[in-house]
Amino acid sequence: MSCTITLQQKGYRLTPQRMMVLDIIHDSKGHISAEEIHQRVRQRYPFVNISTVYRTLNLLKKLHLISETDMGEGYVRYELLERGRHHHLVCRRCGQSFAFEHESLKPLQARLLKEYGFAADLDHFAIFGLCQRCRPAEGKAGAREESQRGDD
Amino acid sequence: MSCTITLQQKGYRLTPQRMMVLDIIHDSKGHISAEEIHQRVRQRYPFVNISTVYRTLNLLKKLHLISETDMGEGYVRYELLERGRHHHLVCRRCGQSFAFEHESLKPLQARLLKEYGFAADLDHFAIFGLCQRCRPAEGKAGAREESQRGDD
DNA sequence: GTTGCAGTTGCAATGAGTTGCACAATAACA
DNA sequence: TGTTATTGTGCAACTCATTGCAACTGCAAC
Ligand SMILES: [Mn+2]
Ligand SMILES: [Mn+2]
Ligand SMILES: [Zn+2]
Ligand SMILES: [Zn+2]
Repeated sequence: MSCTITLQQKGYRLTPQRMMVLDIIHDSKGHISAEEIHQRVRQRYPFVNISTVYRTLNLLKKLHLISETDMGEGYVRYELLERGRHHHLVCRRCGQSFAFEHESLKPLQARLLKEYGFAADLDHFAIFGLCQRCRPAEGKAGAREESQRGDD
Repeated sequence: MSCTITLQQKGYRLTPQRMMVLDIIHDSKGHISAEEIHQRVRQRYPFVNISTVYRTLNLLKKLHLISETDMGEGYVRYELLERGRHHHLVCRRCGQSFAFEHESLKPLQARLLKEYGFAADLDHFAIFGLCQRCRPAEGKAGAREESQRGDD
């Protein structure tokens, strides 16, 4: 896989721990949490520490091989970037998540570059808001009554 | 101030703790951290707990009276929303932050609404990337050598 | 080979933020 | 006013993630 090559080319060691983390991210279909990665790594080799998993994830993130995204669950999720650029819309009411193409962010990216000379890292966004179904409901409700999830 | 009225109108109590937190956010000029708020609250009344500060901030956030933003410092910062909508570009290399007008995000907001029926909460974004000055530097460097901040 | 050294790991401690729970404060109602 | 229901707070325990440090690894120079 291309990640391992990139890692070595940049002068980082391809340790067993890093290989295991990479394998598991590759095998996982969608977004995966650090805890899930750690558990699967430990099935193969039980002595790998969670801090090593986090350090590996931070390294892969720095190299833009994976994305780190807060989907509003209280912990972050990771995903391979080589699997096509896309982003997500997360409904703050029902919690559902909808993917959308990177295409929709390209005009913004171009504008930030042109107006401010800023090259934005638009790897994998999670944009919060109200989905089509929840939008009418929220407008009506007096915000206090009938709150779906146990907030505040 | 309008925040206190909103709070009461929505049926929330205007407790001394909440008033102190609101006061401090109003008095602070830019973005402020929970820890800073807590310290200033304690100068007035030393028995307020940090969890009450966090709970108040989460409430104000839910009501869209303040924004909560990760500016890449390892903790989040809060800012009054009534002080004009804007966002920030944060350079991942030099750490500098540049404000930009909400105007630049409006086309995206419109597009998400039109294409996906999704009403995005674009309260106060921090978009990471490379600023004008750092952009040339990053392209050249082999990523490993001469890394400014003590990463990985 | 063995010495030197940068890179990496495990472990324990720490930091930021949240949560369960008992109690306090306030509102609602008689 | 007294009684009860609701909301909010303090505290301690907890979760997710990061960090300092000592020990270990792989590699190159001597
Ligand atoms: Mn995704
Ligand atoms: Mn701001
Ligand atoms: Zn929804
Ligand atoms: Zn910069």
